[in-house]
Amino acid sequence: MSANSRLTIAAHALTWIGLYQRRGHEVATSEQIATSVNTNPVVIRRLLAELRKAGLADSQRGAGAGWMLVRDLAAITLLDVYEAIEPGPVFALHRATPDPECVVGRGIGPAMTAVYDEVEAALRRELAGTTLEDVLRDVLNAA
Amino acid sequence: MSANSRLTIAAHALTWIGLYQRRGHEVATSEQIATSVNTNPVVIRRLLAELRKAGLADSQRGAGAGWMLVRDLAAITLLDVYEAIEPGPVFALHRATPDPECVVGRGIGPAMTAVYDEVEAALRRELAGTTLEDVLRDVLNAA
DNA sequence: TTCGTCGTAACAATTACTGTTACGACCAAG
DNA sequence: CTTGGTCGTAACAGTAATTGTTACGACGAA
Repeated sequence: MSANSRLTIAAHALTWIGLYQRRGHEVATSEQIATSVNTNPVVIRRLLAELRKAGLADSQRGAGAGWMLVRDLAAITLLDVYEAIEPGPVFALHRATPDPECVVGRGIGPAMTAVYDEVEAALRRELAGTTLEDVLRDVLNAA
Repeated sequence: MSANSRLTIAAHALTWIGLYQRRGHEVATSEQIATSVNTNPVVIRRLLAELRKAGLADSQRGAGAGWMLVRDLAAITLLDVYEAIEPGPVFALHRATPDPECVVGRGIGPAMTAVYDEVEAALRRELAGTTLEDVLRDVLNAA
């Protein structure tokens, strides 16, 4: 499975903005966030643009502009972030339709879908149990 | 996330072999399995080779050869299959090390790792709860 | 008007998976 | 011991997603 760091980067960026705002700043620039994440500012802007669509972040333009949180860190769960940036499910069915002449070919799709639905539900329950406030607390404790 | 059909194909192939063997055949060829899955036989051989390494399947060579199960379908869980074919975790940390000068950069890795470990554990619990016997039962009921 | 920042297009590089061809290795059958 | 069917595996192209990078227009506060 292609390991995906998008959720990590998104959580990192939002947590960084949240901490920065608590220290009295209005907005955080993609440049600042990119320095902490160690990547290119465009990567941050692209990711935050998806989070803005989901109502988790917002941006100002012009001089002295940047990014801010729409909700408090305590009101954002990792499931919110996951749903904002992850397009598809973890597991997929066949690319090409299996042989409809075959019993297994006909029945395997529904059978696996039932399992995958439960897996996704379990994954979502776990992500829903952690807020970015929890993440920030762990971050500050680790430092 | 890049949706992955490998688990689907592997479960399909093993279930097909199991059903074929219950109907009195010794071995199943990659050609037969590929027809049911609707793909190329080499794809099946590659995948079954990984399952053989994990002790789930075995092959014979020569004329009249093919693939067979090592254990009964009831003794193989989807977690066994998942572990045999999935190389890495669902979520990854940063590709490049975050800024060690930054509090968030230092602490975000351990914080997210803790969450991801729980997510993986939940995913594994779900997969462990379904055997290929369960899958075959669903397949036959759907038909 | 200027300058800093976002918005976004465009492109290359990387990685993983899939599909396909090809050919050698192996072994039962005759 | 030859034949033919099957696996084992290398090699390559195509597809797709992610990431990193450059570039430039849009915007707005000063």
